[in-house]
Amino acid sequence: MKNKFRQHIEKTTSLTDEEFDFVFSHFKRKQIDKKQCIIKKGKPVENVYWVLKGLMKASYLDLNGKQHIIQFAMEDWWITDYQAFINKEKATIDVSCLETSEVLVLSFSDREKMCSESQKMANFFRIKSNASNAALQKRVLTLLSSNSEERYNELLSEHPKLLQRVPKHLIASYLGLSRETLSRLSVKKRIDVKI
Amino acid sequence: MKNKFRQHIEKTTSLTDEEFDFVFSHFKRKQIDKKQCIIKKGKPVENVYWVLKGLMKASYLDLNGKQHIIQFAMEDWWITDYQAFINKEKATIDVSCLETSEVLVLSFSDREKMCSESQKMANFFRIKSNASNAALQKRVLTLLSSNSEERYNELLSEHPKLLQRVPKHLIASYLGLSRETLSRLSVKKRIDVKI
DNA sequence: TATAATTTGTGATATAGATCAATTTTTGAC
DNA sequence: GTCAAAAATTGATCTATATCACAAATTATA
Repeated sequence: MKNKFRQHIEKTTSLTDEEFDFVFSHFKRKQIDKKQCIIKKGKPVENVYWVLKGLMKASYLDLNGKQHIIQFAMEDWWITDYQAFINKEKATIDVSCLETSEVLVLSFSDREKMCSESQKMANFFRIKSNASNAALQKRVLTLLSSNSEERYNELLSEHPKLLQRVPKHLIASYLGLSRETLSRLSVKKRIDVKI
Repeated sequence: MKNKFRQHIEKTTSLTDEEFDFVFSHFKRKQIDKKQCIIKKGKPVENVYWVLKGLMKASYLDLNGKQHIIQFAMEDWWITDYQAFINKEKATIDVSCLETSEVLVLSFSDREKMCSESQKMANFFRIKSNASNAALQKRVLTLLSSNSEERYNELLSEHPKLLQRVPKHLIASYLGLSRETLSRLSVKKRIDVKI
């Protein structure tokens, strides 16, 4: 496990054994049951989570009681309510578990401490954040410029695994369309393939 | 001008005079004419820009020739094609000037150099990037959960200046709706206010 | 393994917002 | 100040996708 996490970090920044031990000492390992909530709307957001195993979702419940999916997180992904985490505000979204998961937990203060003591880790998080920015910008663009079928196909080709692991109504919610529309798209896809 | 930029940096990270001079030495000042393009689709993206004065837009032209606005940048904002800038890829979007502008230009290599030599600046860019992430996540959420009127009102209350400086069809494009719909919304607003 | 709960599929209908087309207003260039 | 270009408005349609209602299938649980 330690090794898997090290690989994740070293994809971006190479570390000596001592450096990695220093980094790793800031994390706590945690098991989270299916359906369990690790971030609750209105509560403080102490931590950011790295998913070692399992699947989580970040979601927002709007005034009409409709759920919107901001983000999924599978193995190797980070998840939290960034807005709240960074600004020490109360959560505006929920983060919960879709499959029983194992995560590494990092608190805000430990993260800041790590970044101020380690140039490399400051860079690691900067680069991660930059990448996340690029991805979010792309998502905005997709929401602005693509119709439901295009959005579905994009997700299908970029994260086919996700479509298998996540209930379809949550996928629909992530793509910004109704479950009925998504259902019709996936049926259409199956027929398209047969012909 | 130098002072205005220093204030911008020091909102996030305080610097000594020497530190600031070191930082500032990496930037070049540049004047950009209205309608001029500083990033062109298909071309390399060398720089990130900080707007000292003026107004710029980042936009994407889709396959049907429809323009989508990814970002505006007024005074004090940063702008570039992040995806391309970070990954040294060719631009997928255009960045151009809506008003004659003055910007500070920072190249990728100077930015990396600065970050590796200055812990503080690495932190500055990390924090900026985090904030941008939170904002983008909020925009995604708005696109997922709000109708045209709600999106218009949100922009109106958060960036009233923008509505005055930018042609409405570009605002429409930023919000993901047609110029006709936006026009009807603003008319409605005016009537709503009168009553 | 039975029963409940969750998820998915499908037809009928409604609607927000797009598109089309024409006009008016504003802005910019000479 | 005049003329051309760009932007905004307005009405009449059209359409993609939401919503509603119910049925079928799958998955979890007692």
